[in-house]
Amino acid sequence: MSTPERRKPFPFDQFEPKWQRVWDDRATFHVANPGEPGFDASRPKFYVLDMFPYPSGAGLHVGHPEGYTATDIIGRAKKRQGFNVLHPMGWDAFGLPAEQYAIKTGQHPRVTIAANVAHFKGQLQRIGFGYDWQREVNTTDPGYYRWTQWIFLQLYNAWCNPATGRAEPIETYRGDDPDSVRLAYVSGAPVNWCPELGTVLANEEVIDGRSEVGGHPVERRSMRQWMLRITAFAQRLIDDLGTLDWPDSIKLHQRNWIGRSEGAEVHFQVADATGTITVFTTRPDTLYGATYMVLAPEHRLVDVLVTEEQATAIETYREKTARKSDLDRTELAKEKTGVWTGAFAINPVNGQRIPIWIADYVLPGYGTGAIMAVPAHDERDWEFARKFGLPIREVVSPTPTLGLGGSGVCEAEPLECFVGEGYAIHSGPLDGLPTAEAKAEITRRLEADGLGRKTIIYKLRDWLFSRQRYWGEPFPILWENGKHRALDASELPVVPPDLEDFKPTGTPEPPLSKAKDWLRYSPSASSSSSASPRTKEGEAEAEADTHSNATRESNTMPQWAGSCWYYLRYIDSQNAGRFVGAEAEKYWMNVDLYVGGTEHAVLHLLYARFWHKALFDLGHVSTPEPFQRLVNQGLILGEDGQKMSKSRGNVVNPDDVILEYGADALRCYEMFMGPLEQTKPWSMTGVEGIYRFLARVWRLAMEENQAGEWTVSAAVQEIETPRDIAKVVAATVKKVTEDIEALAFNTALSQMMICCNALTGATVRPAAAIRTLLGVLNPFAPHLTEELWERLGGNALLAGEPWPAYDPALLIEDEVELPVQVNGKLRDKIVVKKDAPAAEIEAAALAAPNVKPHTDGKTIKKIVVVPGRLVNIVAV
RNA sequence: GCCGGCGUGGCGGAAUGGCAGACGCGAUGGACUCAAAAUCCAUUAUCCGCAAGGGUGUGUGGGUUCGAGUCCCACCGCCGGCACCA
Repeated sequence: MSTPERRKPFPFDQFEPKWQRVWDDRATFHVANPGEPGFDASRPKFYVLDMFPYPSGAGLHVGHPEGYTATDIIGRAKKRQGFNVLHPMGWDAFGLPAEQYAIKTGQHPRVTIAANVAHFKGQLQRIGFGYDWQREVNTTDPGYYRWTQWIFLQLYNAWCNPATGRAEPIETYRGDDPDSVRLAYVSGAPVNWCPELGTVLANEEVIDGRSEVGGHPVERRSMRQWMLRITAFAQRLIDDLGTLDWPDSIKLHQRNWIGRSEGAEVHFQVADATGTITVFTTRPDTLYGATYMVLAPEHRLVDVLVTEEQATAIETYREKTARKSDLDRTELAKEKTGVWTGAFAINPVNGQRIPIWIADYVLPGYGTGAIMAVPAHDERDWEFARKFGLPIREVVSPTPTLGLGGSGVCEAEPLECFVGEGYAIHSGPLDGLPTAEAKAEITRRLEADGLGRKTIIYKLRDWLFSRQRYWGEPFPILWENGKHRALDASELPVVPPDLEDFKPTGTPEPPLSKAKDWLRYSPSASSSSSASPRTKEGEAEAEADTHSNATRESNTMPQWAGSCWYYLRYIDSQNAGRFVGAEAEKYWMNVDLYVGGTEHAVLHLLYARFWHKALFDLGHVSTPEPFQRLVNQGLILGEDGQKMSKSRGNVVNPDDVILEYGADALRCYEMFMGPLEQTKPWSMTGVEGIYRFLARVWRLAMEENQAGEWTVSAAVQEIETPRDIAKVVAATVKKVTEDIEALAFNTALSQMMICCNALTGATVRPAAAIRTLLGVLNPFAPHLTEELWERLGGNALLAGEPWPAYDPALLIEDEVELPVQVNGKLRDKIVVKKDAPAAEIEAAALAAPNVKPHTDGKTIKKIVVVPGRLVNIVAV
């Protein structure tokens, strides 16, 4: 049995779809570009951007509408405040999750994505978001990824000139191996291979040795892969964070990820042989304390150095290391392991012979893959030295006096490891110098003697940019005789073959390699729509002959490729001749406000900055950074305070909320829960609270007649607003306007509740006051306010009406109530004229009935009068 | 271990160094109703008190200040991130 339909306190189910249709039909939120009809150059621009969703099969969850409602409120308010507002939406639809969903459902990703996009779009439209749908983008449209491929070509055909620190066309490179400097290049270095996902992954996609998607183990493996030279931009990516209005936590995260370290390279001569080992250290001042060296097991010199006696032990250890996953290798609190190579090096500053070890606590990918070990002043080296009985030599003293006069002779071994800064001891010419000076001095000396130099290194690695999956952008690259070359821009887009079996092969061989016909490149067939002008029939044939052995790159781009530049495509989404029109780009960039989750801190948000900088250097965009202001919405937890998940059964589906309470209630509740950036739990009774508020607003203006029809209430009259109501309304306009600017939507709503409560209490309700309240409530509850606006006689859409103004004079009281404290404790309140002199206020305060008992028999030492705030009497 | 962030009623939360607990939820009482739902009104930090009023109170302990939830120091707890980065 189904329960009878419960009567709705206001007919949101009727008017919400109605207004959504009106906004759609009239393209209310479409905004024109410069040069287009309807463009108003007199208005300032505002570009407000959401992180576009991944159209997964699960549909929207309540986390999406949180950020989306915030930007929608800003966008709607700014539009009414006289801005040209760009507020677009689109679909990030390439990549692993889409492909996995397709595999699960047994349908082609193209089909599932189309269905999911339609589903998502319907859901977003039912929430009433004011997007400019004419600018909708989908990263899997050929008309979109054509330009993703084009940008890849720009990177391929560019290098970062060390002289200028800028990306430049590869033509300006004067060396003899351009392939060694391109921003997009091929590398055979070890990569993160995830057997379960059947693809390699970027460092940013690997967390604790497992894949970010799915949490599968990741191993290291040498494979030929495409890389993007993001490291060339490391310093600028750090420096320019200073110009951005981003949360400190995200800036810090990016800074730590890039991981700049200042120090020195030091060259150690190998004893009894030729060759040097270069180490990186941030503490060159401890060089005299280096008592052994450690190479990463993978270090290429290990084979050269190892002595016959140690060869077996070394080989065994190296094999063991190779078998370890990243997970095992970085495991917590693990005991140090290592093996001596049998070889020695010479400490360049004191000539000491120090043994060379290998150990897996030295990582091949950081610094030079080799360290000088200073056990007295480094925790790891300390631990290692203790375990293997290696000498420990103290060369830094925490206090300046302790070590003074210390000779170069090694003293007794210290009792504990000291990693802090102090004063050099047992360090020859450095003795007595504070750490900072000792660093500078030893570096100067090393440089003078050609034994080393000052160096800055970064943790950031180049971006592993290829994947062995089907559902991604193909590379605009051909292979010929073992060499790669770029396709011409005129041959884009490179459309992937329509594979029946698009599953990963489970081997490093990408699925696209199964498409034999597609792989074989023939220029005439490649460029369907936009064949280059010079390609005539005969020439095409000739070329086909020339390149008969050319094959296409069969890897695809990672899911981050499309999202690296989508904010640019929105600006000019239909442009068939350029990735974004220059004039439009100049007008709309930068993004004024970008709202999204923190999960992309060192993924999308770093990658997009990198691409943008490259495009900026090459003259394709006009600003060095894409996103001026970034705000992270907080996570919404389930009603039980736990993260929402299917297994916990605490997932809230926005569709259900809309069905029962309406879109306006969903929007307002998500904003009323608490500060936007905070993590907060869902509460269904909280939704009901907001729903009741919206019903009260409805009943301010409407009443139900005998027939059960809603008509404008008789209490609503076109009269002049009484002063007390006018005051509340003015205060509400002020607070809501300011709170929207500050993204403090929860307090804006509470002020509107206060305003509504004040109007509910009035027997006669001035129509003008209600209209003003509707005006400021509109961005939050657009359907309800639009409906009431019309019922109260509005002809045009409220969405296009100017933002309400208020008379500041109304907010200035003639008389003010001041709390009176005695020794900081509240005792009474007095009412005084707004601009009463201090003496008068003091007298009134002292005379207040509840003040007297607390001052009697005491000496008044001081009276603090804070005008308009309070009075504090200090009595002892 | 390191780096962030946060600790306020039964709950979500509010508070430019100036009346702690706005607003909402929940709860209690009342009105309306045959009754219920819905709605409206009132109360709602805590202790003493019939009341007026008073004591206590923003994780703990100190400090600065006429005045501290807010600023400073130390500690405790929770959440998030990073983690052998030389």
